[in-house]
Amino acid sequence: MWLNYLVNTYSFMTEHEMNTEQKILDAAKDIFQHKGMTGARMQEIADKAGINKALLHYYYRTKEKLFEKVFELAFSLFIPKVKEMMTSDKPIFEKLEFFIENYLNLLQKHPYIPGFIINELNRNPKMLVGLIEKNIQLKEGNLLGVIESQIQHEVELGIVKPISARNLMTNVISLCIFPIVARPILQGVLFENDKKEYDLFLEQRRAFVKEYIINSIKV
Amino acid sequence: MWLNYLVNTYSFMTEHEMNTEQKILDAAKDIFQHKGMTGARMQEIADKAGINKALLHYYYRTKEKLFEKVFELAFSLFIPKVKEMMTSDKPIFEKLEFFIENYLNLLQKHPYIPGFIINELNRNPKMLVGLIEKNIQLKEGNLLGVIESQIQHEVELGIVKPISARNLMTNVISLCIFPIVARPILQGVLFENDKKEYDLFLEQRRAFVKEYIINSIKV
DNA sequence: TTTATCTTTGACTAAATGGTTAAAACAAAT
DNA sequence: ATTTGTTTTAACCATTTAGTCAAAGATAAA
Repeated sequence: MWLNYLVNTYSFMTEHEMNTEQKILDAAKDIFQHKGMTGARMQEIADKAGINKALLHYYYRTKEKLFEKVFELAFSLFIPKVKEMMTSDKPIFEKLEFFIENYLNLLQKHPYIPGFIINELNRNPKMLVGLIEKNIQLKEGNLLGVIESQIQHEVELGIVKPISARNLMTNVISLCIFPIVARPILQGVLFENDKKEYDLFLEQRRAFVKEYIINSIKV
Repeated sequence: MWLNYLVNTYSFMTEHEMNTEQKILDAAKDIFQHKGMTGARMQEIADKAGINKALLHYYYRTKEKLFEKVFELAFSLFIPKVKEMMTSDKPIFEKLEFFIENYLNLLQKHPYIPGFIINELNRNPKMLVGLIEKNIQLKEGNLLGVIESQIQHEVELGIVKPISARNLMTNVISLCIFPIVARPILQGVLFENDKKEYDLFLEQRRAFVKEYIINSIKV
């Protein structure tokens, strides 16, 4: 199909007429995110995409390159959102509520991505190097700086308790992501492995986490 | 060596006279925890243990069996501690401080284990089935029940704010483990990848987390 | 010293796996 | 219809990898 490059969405296409490149990416995403770089098999990805293994190498010459593409897509879906959501000009409480709400939505839609990112970065931390500046322009609108001075400002107004931006961000992200990433063990230990119960727990935690974070810095 | 089975510690031995089985376990632990089941190579483990690959199969017939052993050791080092530390008969505040203090120590000593456990459980959640009851006798001294009723009791005394035991445990564990598990990304985004700074951050967070958790439930 | 048992090794095998190639199928342009 | 360029496939290759085996070394007992 010589106009593949014009197609950047496929919601209106049926599975069958979806272009090959996209089918490959979808399949690769699925396999890589569940089995990791080392656990994934090119044959399995080809099968899932419904194509020949050779065709995989025709589009993405090596497993490495295909993996990098998938990783980058996952990364750019999750990491820039943090900055994007935290640098609006709402007051800090609203900002936090907005962030938690939206990040939990994102996590619900892509529950395997954070674990995938964490795991692969642990395997090969060098991948991070180019990726951060590519996805977060730290220069203008420095994330930490913005939050830091916003907190300081609202501390002076007597609205929030003092807290370092790094600790605050770490807490928020930990409380949002960890229950998803560590689902198997938490579900096992705290819920006798009852999937439904854990889903309900996560649902109820949405409001809980918001309140918990807000209360912890409300003066 | 016919008295291998008598040796269960080796702190007094030099690397050289350490028995083979232990050398294998140490090497396997290292490789598996850094590369995961699928990324690890039997040859690499053999090399690290300073033995022949065939000897690996002599002691642990398959990669699977060796992995299971390593996983079980890691699991039993981390999971039962939760119960052990939370079921003492201290008041809740002391209990939480004690837990956080000790769990952070454990994490500092074995920073790769939680990521290892989480990742492998994600790959194969079935592993959990036997492991939980083997490591935590849920029957007597039910962990959640104990905490739950302790909270309720202290709520009635007007000492703590009401909170579900599951949410409290999830918060504590998330705040302790996540900054270790997600170290590469947090260090990258929040600390411009400065390792020393991140170590310092973790060090300072020890007191911070304790205070944060306590304050969040102090009435 | 001999014998029996346990430990270790080098050499090997079968299967899996990432990657290649040459040719076929297809689509568009002339 | 022919040509030209692109997409897809079946068959193949080289390497890696878990696992085996027979024989050699070591160790304690007889």
